[in-house]
Amino acid sequence: MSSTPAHRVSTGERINEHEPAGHLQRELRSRGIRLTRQRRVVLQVMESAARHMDANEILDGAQKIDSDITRVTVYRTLDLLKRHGLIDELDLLHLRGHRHYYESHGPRDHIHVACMNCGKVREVESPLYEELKKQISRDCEIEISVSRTEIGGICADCRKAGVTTAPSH
Amino acid sequence: MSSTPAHRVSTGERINEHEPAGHLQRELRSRGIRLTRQRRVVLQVMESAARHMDANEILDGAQKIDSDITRVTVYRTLDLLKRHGLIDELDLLHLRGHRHYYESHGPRDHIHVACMNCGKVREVESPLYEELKKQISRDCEIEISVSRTEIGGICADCRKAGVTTAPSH
DNA sequence: ATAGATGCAAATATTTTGCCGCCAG
DNA sequence: CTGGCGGCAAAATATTTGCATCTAT
Repeated sequence: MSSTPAHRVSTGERINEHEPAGHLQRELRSRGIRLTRQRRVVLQVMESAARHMDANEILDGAQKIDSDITRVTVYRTLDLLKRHGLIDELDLLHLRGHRHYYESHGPRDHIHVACMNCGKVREVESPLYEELKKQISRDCEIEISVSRTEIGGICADCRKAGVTTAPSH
Repeated sequence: MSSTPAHRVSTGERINEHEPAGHLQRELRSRGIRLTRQRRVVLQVMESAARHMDANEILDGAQKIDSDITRVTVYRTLDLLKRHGLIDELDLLHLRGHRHYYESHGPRDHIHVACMNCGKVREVESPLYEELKKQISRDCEIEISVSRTEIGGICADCRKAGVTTAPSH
């Protein structure tokens, strides 16, 4: 119908364009939280990530920079960031098993739109989404602090290639 | 502002009012899938659930009916239902750890609104949500087959009781 | 009859914890 | 200096798989 999308779309393999580098580190410092060598590395890995990473991928990335870093530290750092509300934990519709994916969340909330065939994930902002949350907040009398929307389907490219949405038996 | 909510709200401890009993069983039969004694029990447990259950709770419920049923069968049945798109796998914002919750999904899509303090989960339908999905489908050129929205916050009751949304250090 | 299910046991995967020595502030 | 942090090993949880046997159709 209309030719201009009513919302902004940020596409591709998840470039973290929203936040200035070092955002997480600055946040932690401002809260008086100790910045260890290991934490700095983990934060750096997450901030420079080209796509959503799970704990294992974050560990790999961190060890490439500093091979001493252990899995436990990664989990503890993720937990710290979660407790401070600096990152979100996604499961991206369990497209690739049951791991969790992490992303440092910027000021603006976005929807994750994933192709269930090729795995591409787009991040989408929409005024409609903001309106929806307002409506829910009003009608349910809830003070919203987290929201997560994940949408899955088959993207145009995969449809062209003949992929259907039928269940895999 | 307005006094009448623009959407329907189903409240409480998740009574599965949407679907006729035996819905899952009928679906499987219509697809020519073998209905074993164990599967029937698992389906029954899920359909009569008063709230979202994780795999372990489903197992417990099933074993109360037929003590032979094993955990493996539960997982395999859940997997079967997932592959056929008959149930959704939720994590409810990881409010209670990392387990997954399952619900047989009816014809209508709904949003899960959870209080992060008392754990109550409401299921909400909204035309606005349907519109949002249409818009995304259009703008991202994606054929949507799954969608999941989970919203967390503090409900009116808990706010009255003085609960805030501050991070737990 | 037979493709497909289940049970059992064991393998994987993921996340958490206790304890102690170490380092950022 | 010192309380929080990281490393190690092990525990706790959660989910999946190989294989022999059984059963719904």
